[in-house]
Amino acid sequence: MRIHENSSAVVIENAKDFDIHHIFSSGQSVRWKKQKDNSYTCVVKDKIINVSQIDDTLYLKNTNLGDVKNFWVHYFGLDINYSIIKKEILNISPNLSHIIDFGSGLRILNQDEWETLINLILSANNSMQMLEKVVDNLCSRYGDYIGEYEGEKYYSFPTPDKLSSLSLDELRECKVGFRDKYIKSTSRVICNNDIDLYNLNKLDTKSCLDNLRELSGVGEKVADCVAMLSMKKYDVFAVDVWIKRIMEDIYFNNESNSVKKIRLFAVDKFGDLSSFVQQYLFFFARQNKVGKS
DNA sequence: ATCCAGGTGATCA
DNA sequence: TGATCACATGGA
Repeated sequence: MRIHENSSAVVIENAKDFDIHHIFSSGQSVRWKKQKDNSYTCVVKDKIINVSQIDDTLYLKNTNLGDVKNFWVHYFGLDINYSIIKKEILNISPNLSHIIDFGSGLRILNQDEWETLINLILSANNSMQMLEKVVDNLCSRYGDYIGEYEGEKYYSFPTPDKLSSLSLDELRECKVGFRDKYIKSTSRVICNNDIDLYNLNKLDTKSCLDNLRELSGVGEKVADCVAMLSMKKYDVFAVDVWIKRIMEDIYFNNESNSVKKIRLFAVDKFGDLSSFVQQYLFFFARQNKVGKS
């Protein structure tokens, strides 16, 4: 992997096991917006960034060499060797080869804890397209205006302070639905620092998950996803409707099993690779509508 | 019209 | 512990 800068972009060459179309349609984030030219634009923290890809070469626009090396490489998970991860997964379960090939360019991003937490609370019993709209509503109404890029206005994700100051009605107007009270309660707790969200990554996985589950609107699945997507806890295996279906299909001869049992089975089987396996499975299951007619 | 969407919390046995 | 239900909202 080689990084350099030209007149219009920072260029990352030889980015293996990396496909922006896989990554940004994998449900990890609903904030990356696909552009007419097949690039993607997003606000991360308070920066607007645009990414495009040709073969193994990435082009990062509206940034600079220093930020790429200090931040974006890590954000995109480019500091992890996925060819080793894939190999180890296949050693454990060779029958996953077509699943891994299908989502071969997937990576787990390193996203902000707070934004990830609220996104996942909002995802409960919700559709991805609704989630995207709700998050857009929150950002454009209650985030900070960051600037304009290619004719679009971009906003940051609202702070804990901001969200906790909103009334339930104001939240409902953003179409959060019955999750209004979850958002209100959780943002209060984070504001008060009753749970030190930005230091949970320092705890072991179990304590980390236990802390997250204290929060309103955070159950087993949401806690797993937050830990995996923003705290580098990869020995967790989040089971949602898609994962349940495809796991039963692959490992349980299509017999119905409890979410708890599937989760334990996977973590026991895949250990520190659990979250990577989960990403490949989810991507495959959803793209191919596994278990649906 | 009815069901479902990257579930959670409350209630009851 | 384990099963059942309500919960906003909008698309299919």
